[in-house]
Amino acid sequence: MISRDHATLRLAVDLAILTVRESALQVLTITRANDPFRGQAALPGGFTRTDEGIEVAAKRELLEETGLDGAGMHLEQLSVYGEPFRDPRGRVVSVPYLAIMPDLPVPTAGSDASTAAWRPVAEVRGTLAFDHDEILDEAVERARRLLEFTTLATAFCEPVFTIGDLRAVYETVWGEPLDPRNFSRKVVNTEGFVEETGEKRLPGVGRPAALYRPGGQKDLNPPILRTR
Amino acid sequence: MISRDHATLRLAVDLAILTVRESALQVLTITRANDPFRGQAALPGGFTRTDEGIEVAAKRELLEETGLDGAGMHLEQLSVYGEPFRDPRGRVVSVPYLAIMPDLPVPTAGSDASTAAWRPVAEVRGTLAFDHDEILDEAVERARRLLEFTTLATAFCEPVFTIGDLRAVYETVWGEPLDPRNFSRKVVNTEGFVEETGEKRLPGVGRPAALYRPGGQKDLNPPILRTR
DNA sequence: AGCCCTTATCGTCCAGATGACACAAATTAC
DNA sequence: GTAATTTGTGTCATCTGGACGATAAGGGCT
Repeated sequence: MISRDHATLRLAVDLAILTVRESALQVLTITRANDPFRGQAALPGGFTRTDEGIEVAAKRELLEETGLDGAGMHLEQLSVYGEPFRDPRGRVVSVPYLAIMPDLPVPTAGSDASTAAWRPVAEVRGTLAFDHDEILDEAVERARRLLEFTTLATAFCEPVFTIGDLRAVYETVWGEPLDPRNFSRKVVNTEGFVEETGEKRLPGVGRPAALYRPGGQKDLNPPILRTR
Repeated sequence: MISRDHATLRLAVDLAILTVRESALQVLTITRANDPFRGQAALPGGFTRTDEGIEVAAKRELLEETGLDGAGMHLEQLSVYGEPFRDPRGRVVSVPYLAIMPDLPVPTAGSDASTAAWRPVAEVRGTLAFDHDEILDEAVERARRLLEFTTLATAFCEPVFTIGDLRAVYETVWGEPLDPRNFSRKVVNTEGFVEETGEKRLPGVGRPAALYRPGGQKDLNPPILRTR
C-alpha cells in the first residue's frame, strides 16, 4: 500500500555567515536581484544540484557568494525550514548553515556577490526575505551556545590573535561584558583552547599582548557558561 | 542568470523513537515490507506529502507507526541526510527526528506498525537499512546531550515517577552509574525540574520513594554534566 | 518481635571552579 | 616624567559537585 501523495520539491541551502566587525556581530546579506522579494535583503543561498550532497552545495554557495574556499571551514547545520508556502515559487525546503569567519574584506568575487555586504545583525533583524529572519535568529542563538561549549570562538579571529581579541568575540556575540582577568585565566588554563606563539602584538595603546593560535581541542570542557 | 540544474527530490521523515525498557536503551524499529532492503530492520518513517510541513509529517508518521498522538510530544530534529545515492530509488533527502517516550506496550495500531518492535540499541546498531545506523547513532548522542542540558529525562518516565526512576534513565542512557544521593540532591534542588506530588510509591523492596511529576522548566541550569 | 536486606534521603567534608577585585607590568600619549 | 590604557598575576570568598557516613522506612525471614 503505497500512497503516491509524495511531495516533490526543491532543496535550498542558505548561509548565515557571521563575523565580528566594528565591535558588532554582523551577517553577510545579499540584495535579491529577482522576484520574489526583489530588492530586499536575504541570506545568500541557492538550490542543491542533481547528485550534489547538501554540505557540498553549502560550500559551493559559500564560494560563489563570498569567493571564499570553505574547505576547512566549520559549517554548522541548523534546523530545516519546510513550511509548505514559505517560498511563493513553490515547494522549497531550506537547509540553513551557520558559518563563522574572521573580519575579512567585504566579499566581491563571484557573480552573485556584487550586492553582498556585511551588516550588523541588530540592524537587519526583522527585514529579511522569506523566513530568513527566523534562520538568522537561530544562527545567532546557535553561535552563542557554541561559544559556551566549543572553542569555535577562534573561528571569529584571525589565524593569530590575542586573548583580548578572543574576549571581544565573546562579549560581542553574547552582548555582555566579561572580566578580562578571569577570562584570561579561564582560556589559558583550558587545555587545548589556545596555543602560545611566543610572539607579542603592540596595540595602539596599552601593554603588548601575547599572541596565540587555536589549540587542537574542539570541545570545551568544562564549558564557559553564561551567567543567566 | 538562473541555472536550471535544480535537483528535485522527495523528502522523507524518519523517526528514532527511544525509550528505556528492561534496563536498556531501546529503539522502535520496523521490518521493511518492500524493496529496497526488504526484510531488514529500519527506522519508521515516510515521505512528506504535498502542502504538509515537515514536523507535521513527522507527527503523522509517528501516529501511523505507533498509534500514538505526538501532539504534546517533544520531537527533536536531527541533522539532514542528503547523500545523493543514499536511497536506491532515487534522490531522497531524510529529515530524522528524535522522539522520546516512556516504556509503553509494544505498539500495534496502524497498518505499517504490524512489524514494529522495541529493540535494544546495542543490538540493532549496525544492522539497519539505508543510513539509519548513522541516524540512530546521532539520535543516541543527542539524547545523551539532552539529558545534560534539559529536563527531557522526564519524557522517558511515566507521568508520575520517583527520583530513582529518573536516575535509572540517566544511568541507562549515559551507560554509567550515578551516586543516588548526589543525584537526588541535584534534581530536587534544581528549580523547575520536578514537582512533588505528595504521594509515595511502595516498591517491591526498600523504603517508599516520593513521587514527582515533571516541573515547568525545560532547560537545565546549571546543567548536569557527565564527567569525561 | 527482632533482625537483615534493600532502597531512599539527609548531612558532612573537601577539592576544584568561579566571581570580585587589588595590584604589578608594559606600552603609548602628552 | 606623568597619565592613561591594556595585559597579566595573585588573592580571597563563595559555590558546586563528588565521595561517602549515617539514618529512615519499607518487606521478608526466622
